[in-house]
Amino acid sequence: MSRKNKREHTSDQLPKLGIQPYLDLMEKTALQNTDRKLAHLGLLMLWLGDNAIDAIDLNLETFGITESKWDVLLLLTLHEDRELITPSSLADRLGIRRASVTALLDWLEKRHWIIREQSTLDGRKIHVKLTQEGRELVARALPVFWSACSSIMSDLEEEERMLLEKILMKLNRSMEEKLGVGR
Amino acid sequence: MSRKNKREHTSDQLPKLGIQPYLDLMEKTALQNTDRKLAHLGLLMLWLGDNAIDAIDLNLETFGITESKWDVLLLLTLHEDRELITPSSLADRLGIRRASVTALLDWLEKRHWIIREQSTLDGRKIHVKLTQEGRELVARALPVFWSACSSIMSDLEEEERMLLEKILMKLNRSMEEKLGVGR
DNA sequence: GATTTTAGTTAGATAATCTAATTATATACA
DNA sequence: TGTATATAATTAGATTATCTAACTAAAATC
Repeated sequence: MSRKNKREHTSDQLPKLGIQPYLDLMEKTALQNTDRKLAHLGLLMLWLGDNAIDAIDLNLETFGITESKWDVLLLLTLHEDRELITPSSLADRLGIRRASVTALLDWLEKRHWIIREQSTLDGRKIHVKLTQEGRELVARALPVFWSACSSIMSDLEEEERMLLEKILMKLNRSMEEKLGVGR
Repeated sequence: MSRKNKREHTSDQLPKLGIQPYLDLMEKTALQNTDRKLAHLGLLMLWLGDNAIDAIDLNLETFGITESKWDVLLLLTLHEDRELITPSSLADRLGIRRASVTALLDWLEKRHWIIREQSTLDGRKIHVKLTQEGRELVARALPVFWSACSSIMSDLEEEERMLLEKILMKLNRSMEEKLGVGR
């Protein structure tokens, strides 16, 4: 009767450990000058980020698009009528190579959500634009996207939200500086 | 002299918009019942999560491994000597298919960081274990991993840390429930 | 006008995932 | 005891998202 682990002969599921074993491991293996509290927070942030991305992906799936494609569509939407959008500028902003953008655009163009137009001023450049169909897709996806964003964060008390907002904005700023990226 | 946008003829970089245009777009396109404040937080969390993952990946690169492989190695480390680890149980815990685990394990085995041993009790099952070399790799990577985790979160005041810890743990719990996953 | 730079694409590779089919073993049932 | 079913792992073949290196065309430099 002293058996705690019923699973032993019935299934090989790994038990959920929770965070404690991670913290124990950290205690044993982190450098002396690593701040444990901060590392703990960073680990949580990593997990949470993973989960947040999964949750959003799940919602975008409904529209047959992935996060990468959504990023492109969002950039096109936000910069539409403001500046000329080229594959290079997308690559730059997305932090990926031009060749990778070519692949994304091929995919989006095949589905008639974007078009490429050669620049008349500079024959090397391509203007990337949303089509009407593309605009409609974005219009359908946006409400779902926002609601998915908000559902990640539900369950927070009013006070927690205010604090979190301040902290997240600060973190985001410092992280962008470190990585040299930005939105 | 009234030109504000010097870029116009010199480069096609997309300007960094910051968060405001996103919030404006949200105002126009979110459903009525979507809580704007929460969606704003969710968006920040998404960005931050992306950046956090990039930062960690950058550090793991030094060791020639990616996040997926690191996840496997960490699970093997934490469950070593506690329970039998099979490809199935890894798939289950990682939230991916058994076939995907086979591919990850093939890669790790080729580099002699893990071995596969057939179970004597149940011929269908495989025990996955770290090799000595694998354990050494993990031992080298762990200090870097923790310090990367902590560096994501540096710049926070003492008070902010305490608040954030509480909030992140709560969010993580509720998110895991929603997605039905866990560590 | 020749050289260099820039923009975009192509070709070919790797990584991480998937589904469906296959193989071997174990379990259930009749 | 056999046959049918279920489970574990792998294989085969595909897709997506990346990359680097090489290439083409156009523009800029000198």
